[in-house]
Amino acid sequence: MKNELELKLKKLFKTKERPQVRVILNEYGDLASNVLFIAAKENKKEPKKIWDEFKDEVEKRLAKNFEKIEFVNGYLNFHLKKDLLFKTFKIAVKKPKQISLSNFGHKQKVIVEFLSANPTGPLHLGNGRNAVLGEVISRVLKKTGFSVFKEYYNNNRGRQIKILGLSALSFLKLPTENENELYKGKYLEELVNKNKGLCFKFKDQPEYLGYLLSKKILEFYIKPTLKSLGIKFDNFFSERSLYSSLDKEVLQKIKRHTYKKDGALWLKLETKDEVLIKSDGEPTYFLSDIIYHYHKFVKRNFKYGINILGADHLDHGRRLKEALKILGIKENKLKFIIYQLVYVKKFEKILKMSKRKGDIIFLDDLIKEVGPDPIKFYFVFHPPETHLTFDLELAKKKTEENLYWYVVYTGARLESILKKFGKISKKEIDVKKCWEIFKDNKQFIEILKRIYFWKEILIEVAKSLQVQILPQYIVETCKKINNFYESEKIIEKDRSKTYQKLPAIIALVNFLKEAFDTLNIEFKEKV
RNA sequence: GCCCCGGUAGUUCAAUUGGAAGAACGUGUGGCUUCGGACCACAAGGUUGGGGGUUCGACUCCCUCCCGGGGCACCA
Repeated sequence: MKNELELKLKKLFKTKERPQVRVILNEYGDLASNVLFIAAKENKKEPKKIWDEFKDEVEKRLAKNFEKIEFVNGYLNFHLKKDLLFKTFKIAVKKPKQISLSNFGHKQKVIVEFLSANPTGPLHLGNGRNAVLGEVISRVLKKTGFSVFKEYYNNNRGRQIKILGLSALSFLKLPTENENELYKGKYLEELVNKNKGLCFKFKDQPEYLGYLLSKKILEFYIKPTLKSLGIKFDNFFSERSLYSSLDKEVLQKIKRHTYKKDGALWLKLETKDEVLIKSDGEPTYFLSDIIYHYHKFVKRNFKYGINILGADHLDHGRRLKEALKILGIKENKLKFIIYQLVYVKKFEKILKMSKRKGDIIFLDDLIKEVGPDPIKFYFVFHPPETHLTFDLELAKKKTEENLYWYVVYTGARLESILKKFGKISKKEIDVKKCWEIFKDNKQFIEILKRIYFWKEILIEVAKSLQVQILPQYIVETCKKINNFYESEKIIEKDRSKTYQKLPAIIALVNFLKEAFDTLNIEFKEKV
């Protein structure tokens, strides 16, 4: 709707610049456009004059979808026709999945790479933000018509992996190196005790031992946590697998941009040169990442890639793009969502995650304490680029203050009406009758508009990758739903009258289920 | 020192990327013989960190300064 309207307005007003249409849903109207400002500028005329000239033509052309088009303060405000909302209502009752679906993505292949945590220990809080963002963005892209592939890049080689091996050996009191960099912690003790044989067998190959142990960590620590978050990857991509032949192919292609210095192979870049192969002959992570992305875009033909990265990887990401340019991979193929650090607030104390100090908060512990859903909700609620403070006590509260709870409660109380009524046979639902009852109910219409525009909101998120728009929109809609709930009594003494009103409740419940599904949180029938 | 992110109502944050400053919580007032009151309605609350610039229009872009956080490895 938005897209089409923008194009129609551009054509009607003959503007060079593409006008903008925004969903506003406020006292001004449902949609608003700046087309008159643009036309005014391009033709050096007052917006009002232009509107007077074009008014009749525009109204005629757009009469199908809008009952009113208004000129206010230079803006053009559009009011949706009610017929459209009746259609939305029917869909919400009968085919709720369609509330979200659109073909914005044209089935283009997108790879969303996220989490990609080093398999050297359990997931911590920061990883959680990454995982949640990646999952939600994937769901949005799927619903807006992209063909989405979710991938975890498994860094199963290199220095960290060697240190993992060495750390294991040190637990067994075997001679090691790099003493002060070794991993510690209960999980490691557990891991070593369970795999003693393995450790002794490969005590002379710490890197390989680390690799074997990293497999166990992925299997027995990381994957279970992902399962409890309801996140499933399509693939775990092994960094090791890049080094069979692809590495030579890529190195050959970028050869002209490399040079040798101090025994290492460097890649020349605009901002800062990077080492590809260390003087000890080992490839760096940077080289791996170049090969990996070459594989994504050239070998596997993904049209777009989205990577969810912690803020500390920002520079790395930028240089990766530079390197990919050398390989002929266009910059706009790869997008990053960069997120900032996560803090935890417990009562008045703010705990800062710091690996060095050892106050790591494991994701599992947090899930155990507050449950997976509040975490998922709050991690998408805040824009990625802000420092997020997760309020532990708030997430557990059962009051309005806790927006997660408020939203879930809204669904539960609607559901309770359906429960109270008992069995509902789908065939007998009369949407039309219900529409007649509520079509002049202001609150109900407002909610339907929000359901109508849900699709557009998803497209907006797919375009901008600003996931926080979703929970905000859901909270606002829940507010309206509760308002409606309070003002309309659904269950009446006369059962047949109640029956006529039920489709309205079914539509709202279905919408919430669809919205929650997008955020990967559960619709609860009881709180 | 260089680079990145943030600074908006008492608080936590939005503002669909240059378009009408908005939510939620908290506060104040009003509403319960309750389809779940664990709720709802209304109201007050703003010089968008400071200053300058570009623009019909700036929280948004440019310059500069201040405050908070993060990053600057032959680590990943």
